[in-house]
Amino acid sequence: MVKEKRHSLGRRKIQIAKITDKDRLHVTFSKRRAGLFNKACELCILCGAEVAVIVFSPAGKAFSFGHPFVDCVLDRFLSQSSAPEICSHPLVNAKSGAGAMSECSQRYMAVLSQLEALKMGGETTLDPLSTGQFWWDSPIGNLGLHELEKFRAALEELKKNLIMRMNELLIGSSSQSGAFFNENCGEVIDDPLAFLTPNYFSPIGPFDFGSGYGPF
Amino acid sequence: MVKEKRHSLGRRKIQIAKITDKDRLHVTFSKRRAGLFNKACELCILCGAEVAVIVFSPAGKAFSFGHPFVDCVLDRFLSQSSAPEICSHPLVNAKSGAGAMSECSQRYMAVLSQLEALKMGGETTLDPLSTGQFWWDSPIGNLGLHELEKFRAALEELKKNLIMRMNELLIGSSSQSGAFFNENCGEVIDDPLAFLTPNYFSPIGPFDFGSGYGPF
DNA sequence: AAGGCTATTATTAGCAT
DNA sequence: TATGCTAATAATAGCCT
Repeated sequence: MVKEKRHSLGRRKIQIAKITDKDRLHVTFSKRRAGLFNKACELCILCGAEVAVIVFSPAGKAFSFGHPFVDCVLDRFLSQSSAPEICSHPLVNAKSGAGAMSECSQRYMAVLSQLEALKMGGETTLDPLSTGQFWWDSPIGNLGLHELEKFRAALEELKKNLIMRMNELLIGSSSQSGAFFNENCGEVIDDPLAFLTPNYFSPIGPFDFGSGYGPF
Repeated sequence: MVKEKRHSLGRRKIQIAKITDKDRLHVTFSKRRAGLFNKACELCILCGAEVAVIVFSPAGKAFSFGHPFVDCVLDRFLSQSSAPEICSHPLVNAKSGAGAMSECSQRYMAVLSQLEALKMGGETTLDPLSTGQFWWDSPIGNLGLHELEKFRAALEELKKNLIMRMNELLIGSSSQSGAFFNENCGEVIDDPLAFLTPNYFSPIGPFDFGSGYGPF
């Protein structure tokens, strides 16, 4: 008895894994990207949130959605990361004052903590989302600190480079006015940028990276 | 004859308009934000896309999702939009901190892979949301240690590809900027500087932005 | 290759806890 | 306050045009 399904028509359940067929991949990408943007849009309207969504297709083509504008949201986000003293949101504190950069760190540590916990064999509930806790609240003390240190060093370096680069950009142009260039809906196919299929890739679940539900 | 329906239970149709009730707003924001991130995640996995999502709650709290990392995607995006002639290539751009970044990414992915493998292989009770309805549940089924190796191999492959790709780019790349497609919630930006204005959105009508699907 | 067309699956609104 | 529940709405996979 093979999985003989008679899904004559209509949607079929699929597994969330890399689509190999190129045609299906393209179709799915287009449809889901539209769906994603629509969701983002609804979130903006319903809750008055500011949202920016950037999507790079496997071929390296960029798509973006933003409200009020992509640049606005990005600017705001990046400002928080590079100029924490300006922000008065608890987020900054929670992020150790490194905003965007530490988000990476957060994820890494959150995942690492889960991994370590699993390795230690306990039925753990370190997941930030399920426990409502976050990595800094989790017992990360008992995980490979040496590994963490190494990673931390790498992060610091990257952060430096990032900030440097941002300053470079900000100075170069009075503002990161990407708007000057954002009008080429042409048929330009950028093959050179065709990124190798990111291939398998790692799982990034529906986690809540940003931070918790503080003052909302 | 009001359409008085007895939607006793279950989802009810709602209008996509600003929610006034604070409680409902909060709940909706949280749930939909999670849903949005999940969609973004699935898009990444299914299509191998790189995605960054930034959400500011009405209170100004930032949440973000990104694959491989928020910073990576933002950097790539900003490079393309603001200084295409300088850094058209995502990996070249990362050259300033290539070492750090790739290490970061690699480490992260490696750890993630282990985590996921353990999650799927072992019967450890670490379900992100307890109600196993997550993409890693069915996709690869109950992946065991056997598959773990496969996964690991895939990661190794990625690493190789990355390095190869970098060399490729550094050596002789046709310096061309990737097509940049910007969709702003259906809003057409006539004035390049428009995004500089505080212009908070208000009306937001039809919202049809998914119309232009470039050459993928 | 971008859009319809369903049958299904996935998401989620309002409540309950 | 955040999560569980349940049914109804929304999204969409595979096809077909």
